[in-house]
Amino acid sequence: MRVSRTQAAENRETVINVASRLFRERGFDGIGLKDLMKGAGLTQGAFYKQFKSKDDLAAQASRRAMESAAHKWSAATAANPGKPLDGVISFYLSMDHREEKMDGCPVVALGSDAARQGAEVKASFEAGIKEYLDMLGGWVDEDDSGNKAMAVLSTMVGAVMLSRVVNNPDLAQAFLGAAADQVRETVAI
Amino acid sequence: MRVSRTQAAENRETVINVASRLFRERGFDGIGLKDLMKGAGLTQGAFYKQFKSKDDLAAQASRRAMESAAHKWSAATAANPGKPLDGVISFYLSMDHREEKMDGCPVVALGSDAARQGAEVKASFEAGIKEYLDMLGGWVDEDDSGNKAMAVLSTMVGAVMLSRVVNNPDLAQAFLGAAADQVRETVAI
DNA sequence: ATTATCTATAGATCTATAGATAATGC
DNA sequence: ATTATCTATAGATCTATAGATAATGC
Repeated sequence: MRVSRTQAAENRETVINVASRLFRERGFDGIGLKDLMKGAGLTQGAFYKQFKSKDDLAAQASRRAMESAAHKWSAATAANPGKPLDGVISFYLSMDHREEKMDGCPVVALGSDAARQGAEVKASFEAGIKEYLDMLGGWVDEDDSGNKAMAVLSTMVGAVMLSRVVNNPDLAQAFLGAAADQVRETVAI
Repeated sequence: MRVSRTQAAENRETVINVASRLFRERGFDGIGLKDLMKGAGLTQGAFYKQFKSKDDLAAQASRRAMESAAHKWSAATAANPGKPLDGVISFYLSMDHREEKMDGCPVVALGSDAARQGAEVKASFEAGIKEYLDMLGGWVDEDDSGNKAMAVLSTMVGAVMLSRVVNNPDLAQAFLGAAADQVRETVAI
């Protein structure tokens, strides 16, 4: 039953990866440890040798989710070297992103939940948000790039959030489109 | 034990009002029917004569929360007749709002949760969001007021959301301030 | 000898229902 | 007679722990 240290470390990573997706899809309270561990091919009993508590996993999974999201941003940039922001806009402010909670931006998928969590979870989000801001700040050609980056990120996060809480797909699309226009204007100024 | 019809109707309203606050504070999954009913001065057994299910209450409470939030916007406008948006900005994009989940904007407090709920909850949010947009559209002096209103609302929602998921109060304040500047620019154009 | 994982379970909590009670409304 | 609320409970689920097992690591 016991596995090697490297296998145990791999198992831990798998649990964190699975949790980073399932939490985004169902919320921190929307999935139990039993199903989380099953998603990683393990049983619930193995959980507490790897993590201190469910809150502990929430912090680890949030960090992992934000790292994965930031990585997606830089990948989108690399695909569009001249206009880095366009690559990000085209996937972030899309209907696909609206429908893909599990792999989408953690701030949108879990922001309301994260606001009720402890400092560790928030620290994970804060670290990821700073990565977002660093990238955005580099793409804004202006002196006030820090504030512009924050405004742009707010617009993007808010638009996807709003697109998800309305039923009407046309309204959802309108939020994404209006945000894209706004962001392009802000960055190009 | 039985109460009059008007008393029963009042009780129902109280439950909805209490739920609209407690859901915002703790999330739909973060509070049980027992505690919700206790907050209204009733016991859990009385719940199912008033509501079909917890999801049903979630839809009613979401509608009530959005109505209350829209009312707050128009009250803030009335206090600042010349510049309606300034009144809204000064409370919406404030640190007080960041810290007041229970009475704050439902989109920020419950948006991530609402995205996982059924069509009834989303319909409640959609109705409230349209009220927001109607007000904002009236304050934008431009032809493209519909799109501008959506961009402004996205920025405001996103900024408060982001301000809540970071630990650092200075960063939180910076998001709110950057959003306020952005919104003022967009509306004044 | 240590330990990662397993099965099993404690104890709390959750939604929803059942049946009793006592006041309303006809 | 009807019914809004109460107490009580069913049945499921949740987090966390206990003890057994079997493989690793010294």
